[in-house]
Amino acid sequence: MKQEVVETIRKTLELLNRQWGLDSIPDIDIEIPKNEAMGDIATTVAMGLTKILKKPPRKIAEEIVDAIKTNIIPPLPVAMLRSNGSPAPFLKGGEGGFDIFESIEIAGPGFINFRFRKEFFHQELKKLLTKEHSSLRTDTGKGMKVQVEFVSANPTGPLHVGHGRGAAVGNALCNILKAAGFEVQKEFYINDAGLQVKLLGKSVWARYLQLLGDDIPFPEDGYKGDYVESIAKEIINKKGEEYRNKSFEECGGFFTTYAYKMMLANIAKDLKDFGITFDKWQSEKELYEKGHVQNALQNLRQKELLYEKDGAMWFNSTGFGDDKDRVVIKQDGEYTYFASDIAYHKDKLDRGFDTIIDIWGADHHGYIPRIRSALAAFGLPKEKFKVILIQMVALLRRGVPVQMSKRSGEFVTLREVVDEVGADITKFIFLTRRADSHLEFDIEVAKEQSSENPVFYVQYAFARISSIFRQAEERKGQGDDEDKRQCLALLTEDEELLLIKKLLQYPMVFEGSAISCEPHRITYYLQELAGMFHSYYNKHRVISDDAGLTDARLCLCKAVQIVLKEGLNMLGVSAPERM
RNA sequence: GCGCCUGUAGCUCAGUAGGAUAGAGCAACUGCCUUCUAAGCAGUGGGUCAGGGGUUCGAAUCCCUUCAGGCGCGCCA
Repeated sequence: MKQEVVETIRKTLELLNRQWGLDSIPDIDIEIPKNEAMGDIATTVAMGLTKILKKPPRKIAEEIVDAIKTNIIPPLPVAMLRSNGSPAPFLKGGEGGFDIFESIEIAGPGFINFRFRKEFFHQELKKLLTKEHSSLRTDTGKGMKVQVEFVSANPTGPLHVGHGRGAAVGNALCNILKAAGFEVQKEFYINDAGLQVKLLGKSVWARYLQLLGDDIPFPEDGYKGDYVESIAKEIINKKGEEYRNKSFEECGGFFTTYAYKMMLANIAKDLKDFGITFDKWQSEKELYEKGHVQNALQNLRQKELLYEKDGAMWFNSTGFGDDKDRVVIKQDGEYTYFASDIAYHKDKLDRGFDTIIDIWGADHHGYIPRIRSALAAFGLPKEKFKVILIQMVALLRRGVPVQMSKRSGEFVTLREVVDEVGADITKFIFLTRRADSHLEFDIEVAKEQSSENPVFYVQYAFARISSIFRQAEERKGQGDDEDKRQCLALLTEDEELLLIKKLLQYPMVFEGSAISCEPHRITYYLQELAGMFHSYYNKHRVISDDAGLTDARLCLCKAVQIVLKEGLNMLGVSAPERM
């Protein structure tokens, strides 16, 4: 739908440019008019040209529309036109050679509004039914390699709902990018080298001794969650009192490794049960072991971007837009967290990704400039690194905030929410907002199978259609799909054309969602589409005595189902046949 | 103090790379189930897009500023 208009405009502009003499033709912006009365699709290209051409926008729009119209008719044979030096007729987009536009009008300050003929909608609907998802996806990525790193929670405790939101967004984004022709790698970065995992190990060690009856103090700022005790108990079961009379220096390695691996396995399971898997789990520790951290710093040193000051090693990040330089090796000789992050992001580049997307909690936003400067130092253009910030989730229960405090160990885990509410609902709700927008998540409301719950609204539309098909089959054996599609011309009700139009808008929504890395656009679209279907369903009967019309309407239902399922798949949410 | 994000209907939020008369859901009110799933539909009301300047054919959107809220500003991770 978009393509036809863009092509028409582009060719027309090329033609007109013989008079205008511009160096290049501007980008052609296409939009769906807010108001149905304004047409099916519109372009603002005339307004955009006012500055360049120094003419009023409506005047330019007139020139464009005149040029389009004079080139529609007469439909001379292509060869004749070409020998004439004129462009081939470009509005015969219909497969039978019909004009695809019903009308082309100028409106407002200089919009050009296009209205398609019914035949065009029927033809496009048929394509959708035949090609299914290949007609819904755009090749935006063209095989570009993109890496998306998300969740990357410290393996020092269970995932909380905030991680869940990041997981849902990251997962959906990856689905979308893959469908949009990107080669995507989903990655989880494991902070298994720092002080935090060591502190976890120490916490488990202390609980272990306490459980065995030793009166030893719990580490300051240690992890106090119940899971720490569970791990300690498990160690007692497996190893008994083997480590009872040893200092943490002696057996800390065991406790630390055991504990974080345990937590990591938990995290992986939580994510799996949430319906999310990763292509790669990258260990920070491994970066050290393979010498990547040392190498990355060496690389910076060769570029003369490191310097020594106050007994520490600094990276000249201000040279790349950071507001202060950052320490990479501390006075005590230890690497900073930033050092391994530099190595990690360099490693991503070395692995050949064209674009790197990091999904972080919004509280890490201050970290962006330094990572950006590190990547810039290694030669990655600014626009190839993108950070998506995930805002906090405010968890509520019947409107009352549920407090989350990792310190006390009394925080609500992703698992608790998923177990109580369900994975589909949780994911969908996480995807109903822009990532960087605050999100209220009311557990009780989410659990209610009510109209307050948008996920049911969308799934219900899908299930309803499935039900219609079950009914249709019971009534009588229908012809095959190809036969039914012959009847599409019978779809002439306003609601039917609106629905088809909405279906044909999906690729634009999808493309926008991929380019902007905003999965929620699909969520909104699905709610709108489901709404239009419910409305149609209530006004018109699909199955009737009119066999042809029934077939046509079944086709329309099928198409709605295809798009609903495609969209839900992108979000990682299931499309149930029954509800 | 500096930086980033946010401020849109009573509530929760969209607003598609500056576009037309700013939208949806919820809440409130009124109707619709002996026919394909009422987890649904139809209808009604609801706005100083936080305030003020500016940029231009045109601003919720871009710039400046004020106010309010959130989050960052370690040789922590």
